[in-house]
Amino acid sequence: MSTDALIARAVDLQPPGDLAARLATGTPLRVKLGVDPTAPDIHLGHAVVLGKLREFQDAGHTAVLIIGDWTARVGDPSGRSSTRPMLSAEEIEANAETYQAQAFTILDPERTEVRRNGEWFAEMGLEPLFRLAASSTVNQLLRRRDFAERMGDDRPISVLELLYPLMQAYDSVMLDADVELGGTDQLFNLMLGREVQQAYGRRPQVAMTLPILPGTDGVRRMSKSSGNYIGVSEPPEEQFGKVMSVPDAQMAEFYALLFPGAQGPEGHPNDDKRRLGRLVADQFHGEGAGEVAEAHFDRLFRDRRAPDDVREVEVPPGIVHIPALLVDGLGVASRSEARRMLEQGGVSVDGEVIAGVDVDAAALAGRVVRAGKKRFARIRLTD
RNA sequence: GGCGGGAUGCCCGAGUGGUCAAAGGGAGCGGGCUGUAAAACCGCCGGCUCCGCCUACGAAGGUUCAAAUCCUUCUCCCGCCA
Repeated sequence: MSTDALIARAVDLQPPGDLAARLATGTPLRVKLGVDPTAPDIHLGHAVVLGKLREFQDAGHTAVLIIGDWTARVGDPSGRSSTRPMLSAEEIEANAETYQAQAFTILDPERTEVRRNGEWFAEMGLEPLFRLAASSTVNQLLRRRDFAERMGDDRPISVLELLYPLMQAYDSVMLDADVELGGTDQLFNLMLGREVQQAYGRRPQVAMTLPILPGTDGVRRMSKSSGNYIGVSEPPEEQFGKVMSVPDAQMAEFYALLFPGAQGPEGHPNDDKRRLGRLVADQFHGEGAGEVAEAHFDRLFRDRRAPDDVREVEVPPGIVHIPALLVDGLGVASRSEARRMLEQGGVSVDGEVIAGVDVDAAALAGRVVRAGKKRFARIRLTD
């Protein structure tokens, strides 16, 4: 793969030209990407940078995926306006397991070096910590925008948070990274890695940042906590549906960041979106998953019909209390919520809106009850 | 250690004795529209055996016919100073 291709989409590349020089030597580079297992899923936002790592991998370089099990305990303050809570070791461990598995939907497991920074942080004593702490200054750390803003507003910055960028930088020392990838919000951390590497007598890494993918709302960055993400391990139907809900204006961006090799938006936004939805489903669930997901989508939302794999709910003969049925059988949050749906015409039986609270079970037998847009259940009478 | 500020529904945030299940905004949900895009629209938005009842405004207790609002104690958070 050419140098040009490898630096495609990069927003920052520091120092300029350094990567090309290293590539020219023909020696495989150690390319580092760190992910903190702070949330239980990897989503398309991660996929952008994982995809870049895959490119390096395919070009014969060593992909080093570092699971930040210890940095996750601190919590990256990048872009944060307030201190985030520390996660427990158990939560982190559980997340780390799934992260690795999900990362391999993009990376080639055979050629990936997976490391955890607990390898060196778990046993780290004060002396090495002193050395690390001595490699930078508070003044420098506070120059970072989110810290600077908080200083200005008298909002708290914990000492622990201050430690985070240093820990990430130390990872680069331990891994002897030639290149570190990250989102544009990581520039400071990546650059600090260079300084710290230098303090340890290592050759400073190249810092490469990639654009941040917006979420399904098209506004905020994609993240689990914003609830605007598309997870790589979500069912294909879910992925397709979520892609369809992304604002038109973001299509070009999604194509460019997620499928740089594919044809970009070219026609009606609806068609472009469908194609993107298929690409996503195919990528994570195998060829053909996209078409199935699209058919499912059309059936449900375009044709407003029940999916063919509706689950069954058993109901004894007699009077059926609909709110109870919706809660127990269709997953509606509460009976009050169910009553509201009923009052507002959100409940139907075989497509016919019903409003009654109590209904004879015989009238429901074998039919499909629908609550809202996406909750269905076929009713079966028990004897 | 001293001084001060604050804890309200999923989130932000009004509310200083009754008309408060608690303004407003956001999120969310239902409907309509549609290309489940966006925007605008109508309705809902604590729970329940739902024209009524129950539980709620950090916790516990108290005053009162009546408290998110007053008093007491407690817990937690935050800022400034040391």
